[in-house]
Amino acid sequence: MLDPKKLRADLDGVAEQLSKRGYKLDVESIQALETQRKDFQVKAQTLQAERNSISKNIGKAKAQGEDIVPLLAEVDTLKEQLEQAEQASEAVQTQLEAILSGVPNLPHVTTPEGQSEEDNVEIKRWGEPKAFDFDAKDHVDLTEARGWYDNDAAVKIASARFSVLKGPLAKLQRALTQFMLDTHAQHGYEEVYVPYMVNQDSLRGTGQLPKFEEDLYKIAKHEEHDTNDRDLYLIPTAEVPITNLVRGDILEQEELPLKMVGHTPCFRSEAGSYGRDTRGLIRQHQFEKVEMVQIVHPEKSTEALEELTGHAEVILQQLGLPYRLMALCAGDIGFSAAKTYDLEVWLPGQSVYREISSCSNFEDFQARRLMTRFRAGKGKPQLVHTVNGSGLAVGRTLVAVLENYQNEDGTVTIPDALQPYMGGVKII
RNA sequence: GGAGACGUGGCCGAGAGGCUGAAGGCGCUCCCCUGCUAAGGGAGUAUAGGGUUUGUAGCUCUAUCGAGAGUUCGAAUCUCUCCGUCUCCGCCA
Repeated sequence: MLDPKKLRADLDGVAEQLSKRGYKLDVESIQALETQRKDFQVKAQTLQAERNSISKNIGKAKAQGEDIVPLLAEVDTLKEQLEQAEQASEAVQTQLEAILSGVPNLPHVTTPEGQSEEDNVEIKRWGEPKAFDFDAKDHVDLTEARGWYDNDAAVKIASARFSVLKGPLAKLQRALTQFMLDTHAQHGYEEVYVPYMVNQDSLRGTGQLPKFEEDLYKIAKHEEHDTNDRDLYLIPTAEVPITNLVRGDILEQEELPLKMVGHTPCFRSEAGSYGRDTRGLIRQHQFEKVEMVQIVHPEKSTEALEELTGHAEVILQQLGLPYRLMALCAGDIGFSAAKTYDLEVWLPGQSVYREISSCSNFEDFQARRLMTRFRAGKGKPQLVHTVNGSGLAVGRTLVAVLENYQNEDGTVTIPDALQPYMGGVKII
């Protein structure tokens, strides 16, 4: 959520910045509602103050055995006005809230201009795509032939866009996860284990709700005996539970930065991507991901994003996977992000760079929704900044390892860094 | 799943319709005192939002005692729903 004060103070400036990401702010509606908000809120609060003061007098008069009937009459005339004013004020604030919660973050000054994916800027490349002296297969051909990947089984037990992995392939995915977690721990991230289902407050905190409900899986409730009025959703990323660990907290400045890493499955409905990436492990309803989250001082978030992105790069480098670093343009960054870097890994099976990590600085956008603040000395609490990124998307890393390390005979060499996690096995 | 107890500020803990944003204690901050240390004395110590304002200063108003709704002129206190914690029994990885 944007700062409502900033919005009031410089509505046109905010609209201007939002237009860079292709978002048209409804300036007229906001202005009109804001005027009403002020009127109604002031009126309601004034009436409340009057009511409170008369009520206090009733108390006093009663204690002294005086006649309270005139006071009761007085407050009675107030009552209706007050109720009306309160309702009006609440209604306007609800409307404003609804608009504001749907407004995306402002792009950071260093976020490149542009409208779509086409305008993203390549920052650097690492590693040379290997030249194969045979026809490189994609990960599906590579693993199906060995009986390690079974799409039909996944469809049978669940549906399309799920997968069943077996044997060395299943183990390789686990090895990748362990390797990533251990590596991030060395960089000072505390490993956390978190729920895979979260409530609406958590999803609002990180910005998935109210706008992107259709991307999420909602848990159906048992009509008969579920009196619980909380709706739970499967997490689309560990960002949600991990970042929400600090929701509502006031941290001490000395505690910052808070660095956490967690591994979870992620669940996405992939609504609106029906025809896309239907083959293999690239786009699944359920996939594994290791996520890094940093809660930082507002002056440190820019460098924290660089650092965290670097931590994601380390994984790719240690695995020897060629990749490129992209700065997403204003039109392509996510709703809550001010700046985003994507890491794209080279996939020989398709001869393309594919997104394998997305690292973003949300500045105070999530913090404001989360009410996560810190206190410097005796000062007032101020909002933290949040930064997070995948380190990495495990399923896609699995694809990348398979395709980049394949041999002509259909075997796959295990990268050196992973061998300890594979029990010393060098080739599968 | 059954039975019972409970949820108050950073923490402990009073309060059981009005004078309570909330006693008291602990902790913390500042000051005084005391060769050092320990002890003692004094003051302060929630958050959010609004109005005013160049201002995140000051002043002022509103809201908040697990959450939400209700009763009432007035709710931490009464009612309802939900969430959570603890104890006992049952079940269970």
